[in-house]
Amino acid sequence: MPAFCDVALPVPLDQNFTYAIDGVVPVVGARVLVPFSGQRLMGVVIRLHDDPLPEGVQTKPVQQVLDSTAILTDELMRLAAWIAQYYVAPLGEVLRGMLPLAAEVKRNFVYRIAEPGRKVLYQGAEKGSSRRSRLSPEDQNREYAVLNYLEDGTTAKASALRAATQANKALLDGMVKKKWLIREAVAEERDARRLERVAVLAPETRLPKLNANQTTLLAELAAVGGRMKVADIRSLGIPDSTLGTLVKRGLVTIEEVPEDFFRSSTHPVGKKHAHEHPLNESQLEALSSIVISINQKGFRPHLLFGITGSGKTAVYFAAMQRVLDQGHASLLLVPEIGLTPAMSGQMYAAFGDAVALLHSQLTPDERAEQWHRIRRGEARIVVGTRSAVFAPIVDLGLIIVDEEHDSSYKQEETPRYHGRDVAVMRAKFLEIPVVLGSATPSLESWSNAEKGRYSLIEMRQRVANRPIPAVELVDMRTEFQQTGQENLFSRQLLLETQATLDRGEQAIILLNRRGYSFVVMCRSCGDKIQCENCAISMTFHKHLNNDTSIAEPGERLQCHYCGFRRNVPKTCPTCQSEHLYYLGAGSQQGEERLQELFPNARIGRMDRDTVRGRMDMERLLARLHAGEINLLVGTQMIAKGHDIHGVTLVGVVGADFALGLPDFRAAERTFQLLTQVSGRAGRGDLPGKVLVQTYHPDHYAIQFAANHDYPGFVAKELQYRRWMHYPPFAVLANIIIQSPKLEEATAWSATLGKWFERTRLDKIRVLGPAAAPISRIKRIYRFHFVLKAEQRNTLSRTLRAMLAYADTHEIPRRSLIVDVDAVHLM
DNA sequence: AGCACGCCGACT
DNA sequence: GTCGGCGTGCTC
Repeated sequence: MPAFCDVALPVPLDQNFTYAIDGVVPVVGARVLVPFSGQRLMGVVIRLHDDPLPEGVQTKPVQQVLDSTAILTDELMRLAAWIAQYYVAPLGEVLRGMLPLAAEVKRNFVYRIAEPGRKVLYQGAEKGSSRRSRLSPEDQNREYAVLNYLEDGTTAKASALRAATQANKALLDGMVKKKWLIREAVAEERDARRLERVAVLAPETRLPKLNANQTTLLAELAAVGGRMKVADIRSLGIPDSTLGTLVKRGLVTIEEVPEDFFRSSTHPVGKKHAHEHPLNESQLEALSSIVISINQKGFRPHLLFGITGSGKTAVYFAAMQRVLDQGHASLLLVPEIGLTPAMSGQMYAAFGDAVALLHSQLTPDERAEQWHRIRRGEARIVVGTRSAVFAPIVDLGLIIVDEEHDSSYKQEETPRYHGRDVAVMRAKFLEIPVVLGSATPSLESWSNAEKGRYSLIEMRQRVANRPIPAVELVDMRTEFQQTGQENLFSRQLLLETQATLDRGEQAIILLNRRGYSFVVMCRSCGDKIQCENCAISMTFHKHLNNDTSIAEPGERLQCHYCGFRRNVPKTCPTCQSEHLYYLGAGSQQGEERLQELFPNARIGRMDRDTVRGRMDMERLLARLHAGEINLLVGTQMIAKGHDIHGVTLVGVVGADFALGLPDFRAAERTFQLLTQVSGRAGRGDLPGKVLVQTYHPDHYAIQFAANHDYPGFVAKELQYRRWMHYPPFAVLANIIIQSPKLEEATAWSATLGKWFERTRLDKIRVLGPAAAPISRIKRIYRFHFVLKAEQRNTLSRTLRAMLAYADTHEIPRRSLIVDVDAVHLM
């Protein structure tokens, strides 16, 4: 029996902790509860050993072993180790992100009466009233009620106490302060309740002499196939001791298995076919390339480059069906917004109960239920967003990443992994094929395909031979010259919208900013109204009676970073001038303008203010499908994968403003957005048209997007990236130094800056220190470095060395954010 | 990240 | 004199 186990804990420390084992020996990959700095934490066992302890280390014992088997398989443990290494993240934090069961361990506090409390209780009111209390008589009575309740020395949860005594949290805390009560943290293990004990009949045993109860029990067990829940045995009226005796004699063993979860309503299987059309030639070709890989086994990454409307989803379904037929499971990753009801509907229609959906809006219980279903091997088709890449799928045979370029695959908190890249790694470890699909592949993936690391599959044909929508550019500079005014919508867009509506067709207009106006500026001093907490202009949200937005009444200026809201001031906060004016139209203003221009149109708006949950999205899409809406305005949300057949016109307003941002991916993002939104047009029987209003009609991102020329765009963009040593020609990390104190943030940045200079890193380019593009968020000042390296391992080594240096120079680890392969450099 | 410990101002 | 603010340091 090993004496120690190393445990990875969810703390931002780059180390594991050794605990003594007294009692149950956990297995590697099991969760344990351990004492840690006055807390109880859940961690994952990563090693069992008898190594001598390093000097000065005193172990504490493991408090509870939560799993009898590894909750994380070797495969997932290996993946975790890779993520920790690659993204320079503590293993414990990686593991926490992989387990949905964090929610099952509820941190709870229990209260127990302490000696001073007992005194107060027994010596009556004198002592209580002699200490002049600020408490009301009611509260004092409640305090006594609490003491009474706990008098017998038991512990009680806050919820129980509150229910029994009407004491509130503050009152209880006050009592703890007075030392009347002791508050103890317990990691209450909900999963423990979920593990149920099952009695299993030992095979082939010669039956010794048995008493009546024992005989009955064994007969009952045999009758139900040799397995029965211990709880059920009790209900047979057989005493517990009988079971105990049989276990002692080796006739029965006890297993702990997860309790059966409540199963979600079942879904009809195969009622309707998943795809409406038989696969066309290019779909069949794509499918056959994937199927060849499936049959050959082994790690085979594919980049499926299929134009919008080419029917990639149908190919995914067919490939997953093939894998399922061979008895293996599939994983389909989709972007955050991609898991639409339509998509889930198709999934259930095609695969019925074999499907498990994992997305961010599941409740913890639902998530745990799905997770256990998957782990038991019941779910063979797993569909989910980013973190679903960690689903404990049994016998996984294929991974597909839909819209692989989508930035929602990047986690923007520790561990800052990229779901697509983890997916590729997982496929590599499992030696199975992986398919990355997109109409606008990321430059990283494209370049991997060019280098031959990924095999490229192309689909250049739309389903049902629908034409690619024609894209027309509207030069807003000449529009201004001709009309003499700055209009949100060009004359042409208005004309064509009218014509589209007149024909009874639908139009959508992309206006990629939320709110009404995104800048409120003072004419006198030129200042823009900024958030108090962030270095960001506040967005004006108009409050209308019939508005569907969630803006609070009266508080019309919003910060989109921290959520801070305030009223619109009458005068400029800086110079008191009354000449405030509103710049830059967002989707809310777009909606209002369109309503004025097209009073008869049935207008809908889709943005974060009108779509908060999946249900909102579902409702909006349903109205669109039903034709209740014939003109939809919205942010980039409208560009993502929706398949609305009546849309024949797509207008793009101000999508090119991103080109002016200091972001090396600006062109790529703009190209992707234009291409994706253009793809919404002409998905039905009628051809579509796209009108792009732009101030940069000659920009290559706009030009190539208008010509549907992805290869042309990448060629040009790759050239620029190569020149500038940006990904995919360099590996990149963004390092953010943050502190609520400006002096600290600057001092630490300078310290690190000097270190970078002094160490004269070979083959690493260091940009910075510089104020981060958003120099303050939620009152925290931010500076950053951008590191560019040719080699991955040079970069990791440097990052680790930097963290070690920061550690010895009193820069707290939490003040440093290391973002490997950063997607946003904000 | 939490949490305990410890050292200084406000209120009884 | 106590309470309670949060700076500091540590966690097997």
